[in-house]
Amino acid sequence: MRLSREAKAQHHEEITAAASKMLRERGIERTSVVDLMQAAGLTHGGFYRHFKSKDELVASSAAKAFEEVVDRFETRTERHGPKAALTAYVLEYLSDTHRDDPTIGCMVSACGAEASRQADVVREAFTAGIRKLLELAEEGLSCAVDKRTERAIELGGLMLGALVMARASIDAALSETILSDAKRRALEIINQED
Amino acid sequence: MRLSREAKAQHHEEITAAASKMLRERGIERTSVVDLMQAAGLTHGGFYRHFKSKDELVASSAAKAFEEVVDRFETRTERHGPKAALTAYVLEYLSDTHRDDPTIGCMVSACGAEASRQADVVREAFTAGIRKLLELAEEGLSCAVDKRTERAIELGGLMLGALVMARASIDAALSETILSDAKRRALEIINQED
DNA sequence: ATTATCTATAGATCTATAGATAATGC
DNA sequence: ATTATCTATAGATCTATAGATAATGC
Repeated sequence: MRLSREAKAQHHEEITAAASKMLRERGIERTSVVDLMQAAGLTHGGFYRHFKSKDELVASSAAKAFEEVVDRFETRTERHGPKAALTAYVLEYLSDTHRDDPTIGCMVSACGAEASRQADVVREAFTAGIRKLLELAEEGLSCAVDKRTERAIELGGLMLGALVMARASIDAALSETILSDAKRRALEIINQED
Repeated sequence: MRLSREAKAQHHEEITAAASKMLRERGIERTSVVDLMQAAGLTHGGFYRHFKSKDELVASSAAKAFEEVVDRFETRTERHGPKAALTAYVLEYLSDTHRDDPTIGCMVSACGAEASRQADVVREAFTAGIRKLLELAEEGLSCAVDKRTERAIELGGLMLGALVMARASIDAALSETILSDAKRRALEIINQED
């Protein structure tokens, strides 16, 4: 049943891709190795030839989840410039679609609190992802350079917090108010010049 | 081994109190009935005379966790007024202490993303808690009445998002920057008059 | 008689490993 | 010979229930 290196590499990628989705959908604790491997079309026994432990998987597929989001952001930056890319990211981030389907969205909003209780290797992946996204946000802001870090934290914090509240709220009207008010304010922050 | 109604009521409260701490420390999925009952000084078999299921426990102890926070807030409002109470809440919320010890802190920052994946009864408890805290924040704001809802969402979102990022970040400098920048901006929001 | 708690356990998970199988790659 | 995957399972959980025990409260 041995497969070629190529086939193994492809399986490795499929496992990571499935994990990056499943983690955002179910959270870290509710993602099991058995379910994950089944989603990738494999049996669970083979998992440990690909990853040393579940922690290692979570770390590397969290990194992949961040990478996907960052890639979309950077592609838009190249095409439309940093400000348009940031604006598009905000609109997408605080949309009903992102609230209702986290699978291709922000890893921090889906697993941020869980991540802070995980092994260091997982927290390192989240730290790198957060830092990178804050940097991308900085580039799209209209304010003075020396205020960018602070402003990016304000924007990122608002977006993340609003999305977490909107997802936790079972009341549709409250959830909608949170998203739309946060969206209006987030767009103001991007355009704020002082 | 039967105890009096009083004794049962006290045990009920002790279980809920232990759960409200343990949930914020470990998260929902990693809080087990066995560990919880042990923390309350009881064996796990008796749990189901107090709660129909783990979901019921999570809902009612989440409600208790919110209540504790709300009580502290309201006590300060009575003593020092709504603005001073909100200012104190922000400073406490974005402190190193709250970041490093979630056990008596904000339930949403500890379990918000998990809550959105839980049973409706749990989401209802979170929704009520979020709504109540947003209302309390509104009362402490300096802005015009018709802007309060929007402003409270901005403030609450920023606080929550910044705390989640600060907790996930293993890099102490980044974590500190996030907290202090968010704190500065949050205080500005409270005092903003337009 | 009722019931709050206890001990014990059912049944369903979960992560991780062992050993068999069969194809790759030296 | 090595190794990617498979089947099977160890050992440790977890939620929930069953039945025993003993004190309450009618």
